[in-house]
Formats: sequence, C-alpha cells, structure tokens
Amino acid sequence: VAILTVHASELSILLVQRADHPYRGYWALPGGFLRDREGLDAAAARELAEETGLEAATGRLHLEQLGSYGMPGRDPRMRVVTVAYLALVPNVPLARAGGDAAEVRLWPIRDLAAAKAPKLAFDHASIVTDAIERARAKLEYSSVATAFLEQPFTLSQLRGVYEAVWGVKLDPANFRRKVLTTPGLVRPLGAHEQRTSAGRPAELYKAGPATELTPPLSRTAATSSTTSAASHRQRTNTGRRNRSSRAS
Amino acid sequence: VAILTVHASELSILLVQRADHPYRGYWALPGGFLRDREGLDAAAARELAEETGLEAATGRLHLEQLGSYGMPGRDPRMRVVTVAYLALVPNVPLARAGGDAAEVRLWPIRDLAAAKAPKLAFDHASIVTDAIERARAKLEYSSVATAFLEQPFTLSQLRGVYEAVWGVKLDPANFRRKVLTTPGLVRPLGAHEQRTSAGRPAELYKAGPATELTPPLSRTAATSSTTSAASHRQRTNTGRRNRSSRAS
DNA sequence: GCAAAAGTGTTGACTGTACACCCATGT
DNA sequence: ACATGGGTGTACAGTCAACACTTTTGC
Repeated sequence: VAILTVHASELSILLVQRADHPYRGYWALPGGFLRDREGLDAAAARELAEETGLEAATGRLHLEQLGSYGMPGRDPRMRVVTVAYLALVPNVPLARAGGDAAEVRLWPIRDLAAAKAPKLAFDHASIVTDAIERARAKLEYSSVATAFLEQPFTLSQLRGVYEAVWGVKLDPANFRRKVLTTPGLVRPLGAHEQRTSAGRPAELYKAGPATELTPPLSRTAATSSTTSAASHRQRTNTGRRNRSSRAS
Repeated sequence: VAILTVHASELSILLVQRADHPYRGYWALPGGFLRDREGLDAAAARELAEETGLEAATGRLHLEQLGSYGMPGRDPRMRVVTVAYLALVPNVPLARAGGDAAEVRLWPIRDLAAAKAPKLAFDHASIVTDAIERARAKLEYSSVATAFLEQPFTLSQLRGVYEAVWGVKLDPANFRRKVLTTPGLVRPLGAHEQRTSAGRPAELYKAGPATELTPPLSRTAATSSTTSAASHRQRTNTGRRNRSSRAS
C-alpha cells in the first residue's frame, strides 16, 4: 500500500525500514500477504489499518487499486506477485513501530530524488513512482483531493493540497471559482474558521457527492511564482501562441 | 486478456466458449496461468498471441494492465487471483478453435446487454465492464485510438473508431481540426486512398509520436440527432449589443 | 493604519460547437 | 447532373488565466 498524505505542505509517502533479510535497512512500502478467504481490497484495507489505524470503510479516505507487479526475481526469496494499492489519507497517526520494521516515517516526495534519498527495497521505487503519478493525475479529473483533508476544510486548504501534490502555485481566485462552480464538489457549511494568524477568516466546506471534475483542472497551468519577468514557460507548442498578454 | 476491436463499426470483444468444467458452455475471456520466470506483461502478450497470432512486441497494438481480481470463490476450483489486461487490436485473425475452448468469436459490446447476451463465466462480466470503460476513457485523453486501425488510415476511419467505441456521432469537420492541431498525433503521408465507393478520396495518415491528447476529446459532446429544429426558432433579438467585439 | 488572507469583478485570449460552403470523385 | 464523402471557413458562446479591487481579520 502506497500511503500518500500532505504533511507540512509537502506530498509525502509512508515507508517502513526493513529489519530483516532481504533488503535489511532498506525502506519499503507497508504490505503483507493475502489471507485465505480475503479479497484484494479487504487485504489492502487491513494493511492500511495496521499501519495507520485508519479504517478505510468508516472514514472518508481513499483506497484504490494501483496495479500489479510480477517481474520474476523482484523478491529474491521466491516468486511473488504484488498487487499495489494507493491510499490518500488526511493525517497519519503512525501506529506501530516494532514488528518486522525497524522504523516508520513519512518521506517527502521531493526527498526521494535527493542525495539523502532512502534506498528502496525490491521494486518499490517503481511502485512509488506509479503511485505518485496516479495521484497527480487523479487530482485533475476527480474530486479525490478532499481525501487529503479532514473535514471541514477551507478552500485555501484544498488549494494547498493541489499545490503540494503538483508542486505548483495556483491562483486563489480562479481556483475558488473553479471549485465552487463545479456542481456537488463541495458544500458550504455557513460557518467560518477560527482565526489562525492574520487575514479574513475563510468559510468552511465539506466534500460533496460529486466524484468527477469536468472539465478537469489542468496541472500545466502553473502561475509564475517568481517575479513575472523571468518565467514565461512557453509550452513549445509550435502552432498556438500562449498567454504572455503582459505587454498589451 | 480483454481483446477489443472495432468490427463492422461495432466495438467488439473476443470471447471463448468453455468446453470444460467449471462454467462449461459459458463464455470467458481468453487467458491462462503465469509461467515460471515469466513477467505479467510477457504472459499477457503470450496469451494474446496464442489467441490472435498478433505479436504485441512487433506490431503497433496496444496492451496494458487493466487490474487484478481476487475475490475468494471467483473460481470454484481454488483460490485464483487474476491479473487482467486490455488489448486494443486492429483486426483479429481468430487463430485456434480447438484446445480447451469450444468456440471463439467476437461479440459486439452492444449485444452483451441484450437478451441474446452470452452468459459469462467466473467474474468475467465485471472484468469486461472495466475493460470497456477503460477503453472509452483512454480515447479521451490519449492517442490509443490508432491502435484499432491498420496503417495507414484516413481521418474518417479514425473518427469511426471514436464513434464505435463511444456510440456517438462526431462532427467530421471539428474532429479533423482537433486531430490535426494536436502536435504529433498523426502524420500525413501525402498519398490518398484508392477509391472505395463515392466521394472525394481522403488523405492517408500514420500515427505520430504523441501519446497524450491535451486538451482531451470529450465524449459528452455527442451531436444531437433530434431536437435541432426546436431550439433555433429565433435569434435572440433586440438585446443591446455588448462584448463579442473580436478585434484580434 | 497596515499587513495578510478571503473573496469579487473584469477582460482579453483562446476553445468548442454548429453549420454553411467548396472540392473531388463515382455513377 | 447529382450524390457522397473530404475538407475549409466562420461566427457565436463559453471558458480560462491574469490581475485589479474590495472585505475582514490580527497586530
């Protein structure tokens, strides 16, 4: 199970450090073996609960099948076919620390490519890559972003999820309009958040019944975060011209 | 392996009739067991070749993992976890007829919900549903439609794929523009088709390197076959004019 | 007052759809 | 000639990104 969450404005993944052979000391996705008379979804939900204490059935969290990995030799002990799942959760209590794992922690996605990156066991690097890509793609055309948040939430927090997962900055005004004009995406509660630091208190929302986002929210539409002159991104589109209406 | 093709303007799927217990006489997806030292993709390609004679590696046909199905009891003989694949192929030679299958044939998707629908073995009805939905969704945002065609093809044939898979009618003019303005989707060959019946000969194209279709082609945009007369009536009149001054 | 964040308004560029019209070919 | 399908032109309506502006809070 690839458990993704947004922690400190960073998309992060839960990994466990292996205490036993093989790949001792390497980091791995949490998981285990399918039991008799247990379906794939049920097994994934069980592993998720063992790791985080979160119940997939009760909560609003998101759990979906990601794909299966069966290259021969991926586990040196024997032939193993893994069915990977993707979980999107709001916060991770980080249950358990003993058992067959030496340590459990959240790794920011950004650090997985850095020098201090953890070494990943088996073919889990490939699974992690697929999980991140799936999550990024799903934000575009579905309403799963709310699975990263506890309810109720503000639109700024929801926007923060998109910005963390995609690594871009979004225009608050346009994001708000997009979310509010999509029918059934969120429902206003009428209440406002209690103050945190400064600025006008934001209205609170709950997730609505809608699951699809049509038309999608495009992640290519990052606003320039730097001082407007340097970053003109120009999408190499050969034919069409792009934005850059600044001089007119 | 769920093998989809477009035959006689109908999206169709290849099914084999089971000759042995269990589900004798029922129709099933072609498939088999994973071999030692064989990856999942390789096994799917092997099954596809056994069934159709098409080589996934050489041809331009499309083969992707669809998902895994592991509910206990789905096979009455023993616990079996199936990894399903989706194949999109241009034409199906329909190799083999003996072995453990009584018959092999293409079933139009439309007939699967009809009264004369074949009874499907195991949980294959669920897999077939997922395969069709995946294919329909993928046409929206990727270039896989060309996998249904032999090369070269005309834009009308490509449009016919969309119409068959989605069950809608698309505007030829707008479809053409959409395909041609997407960079790298198709490449013109300069040649024209040899006459078939009537009308101007169409230009021939090959699939290009592009795999994504952004922005996507929306399948909700079916042209209305009825109601065209009712809404025309009158132009919105006498309103004071504003905006719409194009001035580009 | 000032900074900061929420929220509204506006505009120009682009996109999608509908449909009129021209082109090339078979019968 | 005319039917048929290929291909181009164009107008209208809708959408999106950019950004100016107003509102509501903490300090």
